[in-house]
Amino acid sequence: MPELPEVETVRSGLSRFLPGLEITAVDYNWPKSFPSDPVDVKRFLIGSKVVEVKRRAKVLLIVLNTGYSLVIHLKMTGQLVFRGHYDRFGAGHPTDSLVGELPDHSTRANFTFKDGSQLFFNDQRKFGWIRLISTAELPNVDFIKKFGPEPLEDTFTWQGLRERLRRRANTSIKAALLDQTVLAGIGNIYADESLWGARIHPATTVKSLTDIQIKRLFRALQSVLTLALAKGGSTDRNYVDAEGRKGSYLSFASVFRREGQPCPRCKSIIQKTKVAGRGTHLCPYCQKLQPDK
DNA sequence: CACTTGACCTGTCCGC
DNA sequence: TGCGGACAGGTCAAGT
Repeated sequence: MPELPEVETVRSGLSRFLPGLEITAVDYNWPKSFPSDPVDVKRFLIGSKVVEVKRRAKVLLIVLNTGYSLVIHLKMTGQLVFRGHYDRFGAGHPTDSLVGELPDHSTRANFTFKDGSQLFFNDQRKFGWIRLISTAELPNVDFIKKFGPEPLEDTFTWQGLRERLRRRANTSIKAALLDQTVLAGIGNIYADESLWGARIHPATTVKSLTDIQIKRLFRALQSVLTLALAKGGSTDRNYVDAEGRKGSYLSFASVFRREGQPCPRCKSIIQKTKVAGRGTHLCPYCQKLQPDK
């Protein structure tokens, strides 16, 4: 579930706490979550300090002062929760934290810092991962190189979206939006919400979209992602921010997880179907399926 | 190459 | 109450 707004919320939280902290211990109990090949990551990390925390698409980058970065993908159920001297950071221990005592049964890795604070990587379903990669090599790493543009950057335009979509002309617009090489950071929640905003049926073939529809989709993507960022992302089950708190976007969602409820625009009943192999929410009146072009 | 499907996992929910 | 199966959704490998 962590998509662009969730990962960005975690990033901004971590960037308040981590820079300057020195790693004194590293533990992990699920090797696939933290592949230690080709280096002994524990030995490699101890003594290094955090410089900054960045994000690209749904990937977090914790840049260290050793020339290496911790590259983290939360996949569906990953969490990164910081526990430490909240008074020093002026945060106060959140009373609305979803997460209890740490580590818990879903903790796959944790990092201890010199001042006693800790960063926990929790991941119920074990799909997420942490890798140690040379910071200078990051731009050349295959999966990072292939990411499409960041939808909230100023340089991204509706014509840019149209150009990126050309590579997936014969698939559904929903599958294209979920393709990280087309556009970075969109997942199931914001794909459904944006397509509702643009009044486009998710199964519409990309090549049959008009320029007007692509413009509407571009604006919908930006407004949906911006609102989601402002609300700290979406918490359906697992997602929490760096302090263990939920995001509240879903109470503003128009269609996602709202099957059986009235469409906010036309009051038709929201339906749930399957498109591109994913659960898909739509309004059958606002989002009529148009014939292929 | 373009596109779709299945696998990776665990926890929850639904029907019998 | 127990149990099997479907489902949840990000990504990649494998298949068409």
